[in-house]
Amino acid sequence: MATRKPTHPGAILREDVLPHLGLTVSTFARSLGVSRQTLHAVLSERCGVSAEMALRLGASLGNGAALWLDMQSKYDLWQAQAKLGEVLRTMRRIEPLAVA
Amino acid sequence: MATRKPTHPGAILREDVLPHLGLTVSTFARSLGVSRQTLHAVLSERCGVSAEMALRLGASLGNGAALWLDMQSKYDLWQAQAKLGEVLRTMRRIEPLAVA
DNA sequence: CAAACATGTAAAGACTTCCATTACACTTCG
DNA sequence: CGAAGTGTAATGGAAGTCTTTACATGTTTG
Repeated sequence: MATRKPTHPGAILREDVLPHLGLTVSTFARSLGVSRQTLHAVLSERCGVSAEMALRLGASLGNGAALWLDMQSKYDLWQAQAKLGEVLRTMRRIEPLAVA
Repeated sequence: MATRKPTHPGAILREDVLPHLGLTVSTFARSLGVSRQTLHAVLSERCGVSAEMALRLGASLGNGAALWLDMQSKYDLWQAQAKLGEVLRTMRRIEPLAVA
């Protein structure tokens, strides 16, 4: 609820993964089977990690696709919450049907 | 890995949530603040649950947005895996740098 | 130096997804 | 009958993911 802004998956790739693996953007893009620009868009946080991209990352890095897509989901939720803002706070909770 | 096709979030809403709460599609749509057709698209599994929609569902049903978005993510991953298919199986794993 | 390679960016176009609005046909219920 | 709900379709807008082509810059190396 009061969590801070989640990290974009691209930041992890850019700051941790690529340096530690000694990979260039170009070679990594080739390895993933996407264009250099597409990967760059993720690294620069201009695009999110799609389901397909998550699968490619998981297959290439060997740590599972869900990890990357879940990071993206948390990021998206945070962004959407900031956008909806008051709308959400105004929404009324639907009452469960009285059981008895 | 060998899991079966995940359930679309719309199916849960359609088959469990709406009946148990005694809600009509129209009133639920009003409660969520979206059009009747937009909700219907989710219920009929023609649209996925977006981050915004997940927030609306969570706020309205009181069970958290992540639940719905995670369901959608699993569904999307499964679909994407079916689509990429051979591409993924052909991808080579990137070797971690030798530490020593 | 010159060639090769990597980078950051931009623009254009294809394609898809999510959403609203309008509209029509059908059913159900008071 | 009239009101309300449902399923469906069409149209249009906004946004996101991706490819290609392209240009300027920087770095490495033969």
